[in-house]
Amino acid sequence: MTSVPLLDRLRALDWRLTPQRRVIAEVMGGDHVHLTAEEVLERARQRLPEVSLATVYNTLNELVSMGEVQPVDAGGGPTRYDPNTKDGHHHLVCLVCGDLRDVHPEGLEALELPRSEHFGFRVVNREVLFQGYCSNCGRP
Amino acid sequence: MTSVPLLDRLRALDWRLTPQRRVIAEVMGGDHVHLTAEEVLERARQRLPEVSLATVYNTLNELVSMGEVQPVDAGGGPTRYDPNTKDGHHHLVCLVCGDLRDVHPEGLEALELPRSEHFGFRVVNREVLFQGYCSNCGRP
DNA sequence: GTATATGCAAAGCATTTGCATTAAA
DNA sequence: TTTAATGCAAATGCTTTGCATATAC
Repeated sequence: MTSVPLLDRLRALDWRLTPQRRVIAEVMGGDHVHLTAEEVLERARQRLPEVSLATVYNTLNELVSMGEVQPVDAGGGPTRYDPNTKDGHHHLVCLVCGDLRDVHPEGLEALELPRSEHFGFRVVNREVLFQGYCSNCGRP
Repeated sequence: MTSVPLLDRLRALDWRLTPQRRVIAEVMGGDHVHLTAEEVLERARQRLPEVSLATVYNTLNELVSMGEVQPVDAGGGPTRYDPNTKDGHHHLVCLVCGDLRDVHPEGLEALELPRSEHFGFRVVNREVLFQGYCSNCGRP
């Protein structure tokens, strides 16, 4: 899926590559990653202790602007950041603990917004959010 | 769609009916309402000046717990509250100004999560979010 | 050398909470 | 009379910002 690694794509965008940015990008590499800013900080600091939360937010926001990372707000908690922007990726979230998974629902092609409901919008994206209870959080 | 008005349903739930709660419920009545807590406060105060923001939040949270109102977090801004929980209602949001519309997409029946992607979750809901640019916000 | 990223600490919002007061039932 | 809702103000959690310093290019 991810043909060119994130770091290589960033290098190609003549993006000033600092140690902090490198470790943040490394942490954000890979699939099925849905970290919060705090979690990114924690993991980045394991590799490079001198990283600040402000830099994590700055960097994540830039990656979002570049289209390399997608922010996912699913019910209340802090924003999670998803580096998997290439495939049509949707999400399954636990209503209790916020656990988040990438899913690839079937039948998306058939999902259309009737023209009468465009309200003059230019529609550019569809996101499907499945909600439920994960195996830890049981069945309230 | 809304066969029994919100206020009548609340009365039936032996919910202590204060003037504040009444005006908040009145403000939340009707379709295609997607107000933020601040907007609810503003409108409620037009009818009853002695309403506080804390009470608006308390009351909205209760309405959410009762299943009478649904919170909608669509990209960044403050939570919007949608009293239209009965029909399968989905949303179209403007990526720039946050303008939010109720929509009723076609082909939802065909939208399924493959069993291999349930991850042990009990899936209870699907929400579809269409994103785009409204006629005011043009085409960046 | 110059432009830009960093870290810190402070500020900004949205939301929740503790607690004394008030009011619904 | 009892139990619960209100309002205020302070606290919280997440995120952004201003500014002096450090550093990639």
